[in-house]
Amino acid sequence: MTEEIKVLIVDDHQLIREAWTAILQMTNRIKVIGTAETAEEAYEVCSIFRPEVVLMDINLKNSNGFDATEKICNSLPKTRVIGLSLHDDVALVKKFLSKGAKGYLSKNTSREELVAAIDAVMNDKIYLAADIKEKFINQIIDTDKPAEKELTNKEIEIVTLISQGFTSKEIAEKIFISVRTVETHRHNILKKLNIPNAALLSSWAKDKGYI
Amino acid sequence: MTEEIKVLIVDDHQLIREAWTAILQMTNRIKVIGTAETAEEAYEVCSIFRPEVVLMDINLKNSNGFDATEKICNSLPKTRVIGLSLHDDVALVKKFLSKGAKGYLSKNTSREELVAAIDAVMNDKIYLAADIKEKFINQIIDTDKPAEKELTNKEIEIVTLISQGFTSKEIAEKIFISVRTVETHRHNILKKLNIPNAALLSSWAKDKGYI
DNA sequence: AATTAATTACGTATATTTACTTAAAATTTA
DNA sequence: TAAATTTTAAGTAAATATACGTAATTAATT
Repeated sequence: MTEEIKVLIVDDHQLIREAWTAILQMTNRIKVIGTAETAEEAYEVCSIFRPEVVLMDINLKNSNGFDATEKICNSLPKTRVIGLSLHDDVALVKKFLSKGAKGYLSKNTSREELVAAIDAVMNDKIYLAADIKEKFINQIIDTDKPAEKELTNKEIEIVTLISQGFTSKEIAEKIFISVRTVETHRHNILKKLNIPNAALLSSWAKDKGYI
Repeated sequence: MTEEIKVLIVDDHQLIREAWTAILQMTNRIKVIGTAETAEEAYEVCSIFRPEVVLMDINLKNSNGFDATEKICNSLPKTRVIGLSLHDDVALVKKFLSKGAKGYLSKNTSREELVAAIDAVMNDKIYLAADIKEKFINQIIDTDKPAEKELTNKEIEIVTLISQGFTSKEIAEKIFISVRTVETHRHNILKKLNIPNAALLSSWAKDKGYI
């Protein structure tokens, strides 16, 4: 007889946590051992209860799913983390996987697929949602549009600040670099992302979970 | 014996629809008669199946929960619409209620509260989530910060375009008004919302469901 | 040790945004 | 119809952002 699969749910909205729990409990062999709101809480619950699978949302209070995923995967390599987000974006998925996640689902996936994903990672496979897989393939085929370049850490830091409404001058003062450096980053960011101005940048950052 | 309360769930994410359905079905006297992805679909299902309560998310594909709510409430006044969003924002709630909604819940609410809200609107009461109520009260008490002014329709139109990365010049050409007029609107918008620049504006617009 | 990538920074130029005022025309509301 | 609000638009200035090019310093990787 197979044992129950122990699952932890990480999301900062109570209703979402309860809802995920409800649909997972419909499958008998899956047992939701707990839920967590924050990255720290997620890590603590993991180290105590050792779930086999963690369902991790990208947007968390005071933190994000990336850092939480990294910490859990590094410290507890037996734990399989599955990313779960509203944003079905290739770059986002890559980042999640690079942090050690074993799967990624968009919120367009069905309950069946959620269970299938858990089963897959339990068998040490990587699971990507069907629509995500398709996007991956499209990006490879689509040689006209080059793959969206990854931002560096500094660039992400600056994107976050721009998106919060700070000017280059304010950012320069805040992180102790020259205004000209901030402007250079600004320019490189827009170029990399192929975005015309900071207005679009901010909603981009929101989509990616940076703010 | 009381009859089952017929509920329709409107959200553009399959997993969310299934999850809401799962937690509502846990209460026997509630019956989820269907789900809808878009505003049009929501209206159609309503006119055919006449649910007593509609749970309406704010972000819908190609549309938004406001328009759907307005249409349903005007055509089918017996239907009670409850708004449900990630964004627990006073202005947002007011707008929802002004469209005819009978309740509003943030995704921080619990399953119990969701059921309580449905019961309340069935008894022709207005139901607001506890945290939303508190924010309403705080806004009344807080005389230092004046209530966030409502944007006019034209202003919202322009906010949407700015947030999509269009410059004032491009917007002017697009909607056939002078660049100076766009600039005036731009200035008035930032002033009304007390926001320093367009970068922050765009994430504001995203929060409010305008883009 | 050598190469590559990231971070830093400046020059020059143009375009756009932001700030604030004033005000006429159009529309809505009382 | 009168009053209030919204939409329209211009003047004047200062501040910021965008577009490219160049390049030194530091950090990471092979």
